[in-house]
Amino acid sequence: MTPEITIGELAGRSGVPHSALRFYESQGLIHSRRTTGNQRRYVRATLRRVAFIRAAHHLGIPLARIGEVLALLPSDGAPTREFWERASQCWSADIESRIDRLERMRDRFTRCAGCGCLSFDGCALLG
Amino acid sequence: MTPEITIGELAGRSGVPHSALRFYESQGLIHSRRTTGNQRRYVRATLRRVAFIRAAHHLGIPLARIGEVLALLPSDGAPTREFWERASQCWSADIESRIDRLERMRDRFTRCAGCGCLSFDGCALLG
DNA sequence: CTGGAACCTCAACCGGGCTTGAGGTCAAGC
DNA sequence: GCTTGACCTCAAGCCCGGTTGAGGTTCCAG
Repeated sequence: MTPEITIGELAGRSGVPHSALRFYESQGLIHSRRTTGNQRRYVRATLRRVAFIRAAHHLGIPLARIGEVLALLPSDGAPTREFWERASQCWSADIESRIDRLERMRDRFTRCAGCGCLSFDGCALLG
Repeated sequence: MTPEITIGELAGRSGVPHSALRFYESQGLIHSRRTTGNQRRYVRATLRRVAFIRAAHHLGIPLARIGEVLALLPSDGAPTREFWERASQCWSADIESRIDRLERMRDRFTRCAGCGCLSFDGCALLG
């Protein structure tokens, strides 16, 4: 059987502070059962859920969007391989476009560095 | 002669709202003279200063850092070509590193999508 | 000279992603 | 049974880059 874990254990194993975990819960990203004494108990799958949240967040995905996709899982479910793949497809486009945007900026930046134009009409950087 | 401009004109020509301009001023990024009636008057060079601010901000540079480099200019000075070049050298490294970081993430993301691991010990995404 | 647009200040608020603190409760080891 | 540490809630605060609004003043055209 898989025993439940406390918030302290979850924090310790995931490296995410209690406060953040409670915040995630308040935002509906993770869920807990309460003991008779009103303390949180998490199923072990929550560890993977938190891992997923951190990984996605690390990629710059806002918590709200992470919550949207996590909502597609059962509340006690860990992200499966298929799930991760779908999220990946969904978000890799995001990452690509952010890379493109940065690269375009870099190019404009270096181009503009030479011209010193910075006019609101003509400068590509201001678009 | 080059007449001074009001905050309304500055807002209109730069496309930046009054409120943001006043905020920039409060943060020391731009400066104004006051009329006897306490209204702001900007030298025309401020237009370029604002352009510089927006361009740099567009690149993800925080206002505070933009302020640091603008502080090297006389308070009524527009960014010159040399100035822009120095800022460019200073910041293009920033942009490069941000691109690198994103690319590494993208790679990890696609690698991880297949494995579905997401373990705190082994998953590269969680570093 | 007057009306209305443009300007002024100051304070409060927004969203995102939390942290910190006060004040109180629960659970486990001795 | 008692102590101690882990836990609880709720509210407030922080940083960033501003926006919004109230209440008041200035400028300019007619």
